[in-house]
Amino acid sequence: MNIHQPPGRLVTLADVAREAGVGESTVSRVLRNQGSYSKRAGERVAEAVARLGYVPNRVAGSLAGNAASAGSQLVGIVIPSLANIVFPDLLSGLTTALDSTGFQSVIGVSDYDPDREEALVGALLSWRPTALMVTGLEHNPGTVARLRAGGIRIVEMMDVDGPGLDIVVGVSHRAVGRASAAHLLARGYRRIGYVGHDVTRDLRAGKRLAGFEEALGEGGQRLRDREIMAGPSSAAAGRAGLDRLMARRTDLDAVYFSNDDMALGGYFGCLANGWAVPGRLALFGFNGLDIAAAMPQPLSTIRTPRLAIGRVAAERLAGNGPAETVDLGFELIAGATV
Amino acid sequence: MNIHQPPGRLVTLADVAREAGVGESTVSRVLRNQGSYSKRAGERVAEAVARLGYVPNRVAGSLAGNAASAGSQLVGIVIPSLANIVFPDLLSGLTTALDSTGFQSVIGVSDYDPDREEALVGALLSWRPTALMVTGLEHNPGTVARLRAGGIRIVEMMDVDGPGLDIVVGVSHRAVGRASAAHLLARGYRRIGYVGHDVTRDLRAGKRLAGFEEALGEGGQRLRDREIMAGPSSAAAGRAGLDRLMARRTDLDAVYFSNDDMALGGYFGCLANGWAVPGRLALFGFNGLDIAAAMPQPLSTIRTPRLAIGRVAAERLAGNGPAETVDLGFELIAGATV
DNA sequence: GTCGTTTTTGGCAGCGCTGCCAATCCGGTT
DNA sequence: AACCGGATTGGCAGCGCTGCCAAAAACGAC
Repeated sequence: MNIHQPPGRLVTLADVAREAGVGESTVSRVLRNQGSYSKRAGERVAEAVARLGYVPNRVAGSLAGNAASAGSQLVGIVIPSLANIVFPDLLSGLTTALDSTGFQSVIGVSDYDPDREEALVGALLSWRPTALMVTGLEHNPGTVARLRAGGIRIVEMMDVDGPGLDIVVGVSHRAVGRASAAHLLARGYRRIGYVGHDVTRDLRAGKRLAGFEEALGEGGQRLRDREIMAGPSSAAAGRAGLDRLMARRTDLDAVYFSNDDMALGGYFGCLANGWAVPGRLALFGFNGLDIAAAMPQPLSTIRTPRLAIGRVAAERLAGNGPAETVDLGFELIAGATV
Repeated sequence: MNIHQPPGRLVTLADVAREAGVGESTVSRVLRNQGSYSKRAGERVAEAVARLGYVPNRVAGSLAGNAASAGSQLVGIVIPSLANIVFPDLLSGLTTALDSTGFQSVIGVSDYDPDREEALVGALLSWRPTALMVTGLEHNPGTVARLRAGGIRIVEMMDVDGPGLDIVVGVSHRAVGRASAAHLLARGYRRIGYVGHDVTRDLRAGKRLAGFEEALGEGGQRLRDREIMAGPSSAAAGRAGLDRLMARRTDLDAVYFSNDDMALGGYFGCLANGWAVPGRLALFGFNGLDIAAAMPQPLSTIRTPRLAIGRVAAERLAGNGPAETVDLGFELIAGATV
């Protein structure tokens, strides 16, 4: 059953006007509930719309509407990945807030590739969105140029460690790293290792590690060893990474992971190897995933306000305020693995 | 540093034509690499574009382009949630495949609410997308009416258990449920319980359960007890649900979970309670999440081809083929929890 | 150099809608 | 009955681009 009817011409606003016996402008006013029109006109238009099954064409609408005033009611969003749950969470916060303002999201996934990000920014810009939201503060020169040339609101999300282009909403990953180290040191751990994923792609993980080492240093300690896994973060990578690290250094008493996925894998590894947590080895993650809280021993980690970042970002782009950086902070979850 | 320059008029194709000293049509042909133009014209246009930083306006483009032929190069996607990793996975497959064909995705999240789905379909339709992709086969009458009236390709994803509107790509959840039950029965489990989440919203989970009970019945068995948790699936809900179930029925030897998230929570519960898996209790899930494979004992579950569903769906909508239902099948992962 | 092709090119009419403006209508006044 | 101010209305010019078409240029064979 192919529903492909000869596409024919879809119902247009002019059809509605004819059917309702009013002018096009009146239909337009009624539909957007803007300007003044009589009750009678409103009813006739409503009937005609229902009878004809009219669906407004927003493409035409946003082309006609004063580009400066109305905008296209589209918001472009570029995120690096969908595999890491933090980005769907972020998207969730964004779309929820955006929906209520009548915006639609056009989404691109850059796969952590700056060149793809640049291409996506270009593609999204061609839809003349009201605003463009990107992840992180580090971009290709070309990306920055395009972003600036677009003449629209720009929101950089997730990270506040550095200068932004317009609006920045996120948390300080450096501070996260520092807090993580401080927590481990305070609990008496001294022989600390790190298991992470590809830091050249996930720059924020790199910033956390930098902050972590910085705070270790200030505490008179240093990272004893590190294992960096190629590819994106995953429980499997975390488990494998911990295995490798422990094979080299049996004396570690705590391991900092690049995020909760990795840490979860590490925890599984400990279970499999019979290493008591945190007796033999303490584990610390990042993100505050729901699943990490359901573990027999809740994971010690840092929770980031991902939904809030999305919400705040969505609020800001509607407004007309000045450029601004919003640090939404984070929460250390003591958990039971440290 | 507010980058809001007086929006001014953005560079248009006419500006490029003037700058390059050629006609608008020529610029259009060069940019779309369509029709014939001289090498010289191509170069001059390219230079002008670079000099002016021109970004094509796709809104105007898709309004002008013969609606029937070109379409808007937008694809509307409605998914029920972003919290369950299967949908980001699906989106991943979709956007990857879509990107390579030059389509952009406009995404709406229905939150498992049929009325919201209907509203989103309307909103997305107003962008005159080339195709609309929705989740599942059950929709409001209004949603179906709008979908049909759109005169575009429709893809219903994830589920093939029932009649579709146009193109259907997914797996049979009934068959998944049956296979799960068959597996448990074959391994000798007889006292089987179920822990699930809200089935009135997640209809596919309901279909799996129906198939599961059906196959149990055919095997001369029946579900001994079930615990349905309100709200969406999560590890926490799975753990809590298992606790409640086991408090009522201490004699169960296996539990079927509505999905891997729930099962993972159940596994954590078993660890916490010291119940040997699968000695004391066997666990079976659904989805085949990566994380479930990294557990000390890999979870016994059924892996669905989520990326492939996205890919195949994206391929189909480009084509002009007849209505079609594609069952992508699934893979039973024996794992170590059964 | 001429003529028939083929390639390349520019002009211009829309696509469906909104913003602007002038025309019309309405109710109450004088 | 003529008049007035505000509410309501319709016409129409674009928004930036593409499709169509006819004109111009380039090419090739004679």
